[in-house]
Amino acid sequence: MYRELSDKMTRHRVVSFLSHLRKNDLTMNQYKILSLIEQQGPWLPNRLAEHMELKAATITYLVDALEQRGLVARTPNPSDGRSHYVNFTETGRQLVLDARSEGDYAVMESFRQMDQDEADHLYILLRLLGKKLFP
Amino acid sequence: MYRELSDKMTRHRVVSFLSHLRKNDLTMNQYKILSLIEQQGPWLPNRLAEHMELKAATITYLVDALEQRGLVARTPNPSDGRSHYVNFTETGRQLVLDARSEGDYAVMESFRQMDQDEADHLYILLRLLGKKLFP
DNA sequence: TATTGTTATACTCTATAACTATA
DNA sequence: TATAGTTATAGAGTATAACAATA
Repeated sequence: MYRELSDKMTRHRVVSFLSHLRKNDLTMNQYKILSLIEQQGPWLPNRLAEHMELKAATITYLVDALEQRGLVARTPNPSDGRSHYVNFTETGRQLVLDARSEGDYAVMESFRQMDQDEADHLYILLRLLGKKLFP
Repeated sequence: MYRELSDKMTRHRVVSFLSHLRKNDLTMNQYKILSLIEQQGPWLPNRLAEHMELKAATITYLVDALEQRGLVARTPNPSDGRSHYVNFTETGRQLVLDARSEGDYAVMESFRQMDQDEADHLYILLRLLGKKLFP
């Protein structure tokens, strides 16, 4: 049943996801903002900063970049005039859905930079995890 | 037998490895150079650039930083006067061995930035991997 | 003439500090 | 007075291009 999950398939998903990001000129954190909106709706910049462990000024920088390209929009926060919600546009929504369908960036991040030594350590860890998950 | 591998233990290794890097003021790629030397002996800058997928100028920058702190040294390449080998000093060797004993940076890289959605994807992937590794 | 590595320079992403507007 | 977000500025890490030395 799970035979089809070959290394080749995994690699293909990773590569096509990366090329999708590159093609659309999105950085990891830009993609992450779109992805968080897709998961949980509009976000306040401060919540994004907290969740992504970045400073508010950095969120401004990232949202500015996304906004200039028409991928997100800022809309007023009715209950606090100092802040605003960050939501994606239809274009932004389509882009993140396309990217997600092409791969998974957690997997990519995990495997992208592995060398042999790291892979060995991960293999050991997977064996240990496997024993826990499938005793 | 594997009961001891609790989340707590894993987290402890990761945290202590990170604080080791911070304490010694080493970036990931500086550590990686030391680690590669520990695995395979002295390296030529061009081979490092290839292997780490960085440009030669960036390797110069990284090696300069390590050299100024006495963690690596450049020694002539007898068979090509244009290049040199990058090897660690005894201090550098001790540092990478200490770091390795405190954690594993592949594991750290994999888990450090995960949010819930990413964790879900990884869980699914681990289930699939588990079926392959422990059928 | 081609290649290795360095230097000079610029760009991206992040942070800190000072500021504006609102609470 | 405190908080949310922006602006200005700086620093770390990367890349590109021009260069020197050697092959």
